Amino acid sequence: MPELPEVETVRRGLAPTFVGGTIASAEARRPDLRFPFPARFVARLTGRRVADLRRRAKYLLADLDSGETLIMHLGMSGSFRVEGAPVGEFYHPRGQPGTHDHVEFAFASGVRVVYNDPRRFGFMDIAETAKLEAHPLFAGLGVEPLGPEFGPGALASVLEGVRAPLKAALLDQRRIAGLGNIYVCEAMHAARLSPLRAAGSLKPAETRRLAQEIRRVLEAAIEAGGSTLRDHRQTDGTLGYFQHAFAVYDREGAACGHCGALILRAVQSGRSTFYCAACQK
DNA sequence: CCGCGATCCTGGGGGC
DNA sequence: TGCCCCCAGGATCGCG
Repeated sequence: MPELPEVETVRRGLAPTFVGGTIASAEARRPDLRFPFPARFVARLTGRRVADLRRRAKYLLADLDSGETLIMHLGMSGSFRVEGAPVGEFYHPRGQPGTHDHVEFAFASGVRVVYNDPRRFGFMDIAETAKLEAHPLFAGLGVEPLGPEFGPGALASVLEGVRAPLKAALLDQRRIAGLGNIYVCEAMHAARLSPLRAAGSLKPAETRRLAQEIRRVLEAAIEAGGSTLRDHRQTDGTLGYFQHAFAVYDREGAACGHCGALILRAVQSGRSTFYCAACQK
């Protein structure tokens, strides 16, 4: 579920609690999510002050004052919610843990942050902050599409010579990191490029268009609080609303807003691709 | 290098 | 109501 815009939305929602906050206690209610929690997970978090909350691709990174970083990935169905934000002297009462509330952080401020993940494709890890870039999760990650280094040149270089379909290349986190099924479909439609095209066949003008539309679509989605299909919530529980702005995703059979032809659904690498065959060339 | 299918999970929706 | 099958925003792995 969460692609870059959803993760960024979550980061912004958590930042006021995390940044500068101290984790008074932490609880993992099961031994694993997708992977086992790292050794001494709770002990390494307890009492730590959070210096910064960053995002890299679809990962959230909480830098701790211990020199370590808490790495969090939401998988397909992970979400965070913030509870008990202090209002004057009154803190919201602590409720019973809900179904799939797997992790909880209690901050010294009295605010609690709960991680919920029905499918448990998400995971958490802790690693040395200074060595994060060498961590196996990050070593092979591609360019950050909202970063300063991303543009037509960077896009051209990661697509050059690639015979795989454009759709597959854009989903490959080793080339561009952070795009998922929704925003790849939306960006290709906005750039009028067929998902079936060989990735390496784009002409310079097409690469420029695609780079521009990737950035534009992601920024618009962040502005809208992400897309809520089922699970995604902002940390205060409100829904994202970028799904109302989808041009093609999950709109099979509807009319293309650009040319009026019917939007098609195809399957590529086992995943749905939504596109307009009439105007995406 | 490449595409594909299976895999890790739970839950929602549609068809019957 | 209920059951069964298919599908889902991610990501990795092994296969041919």
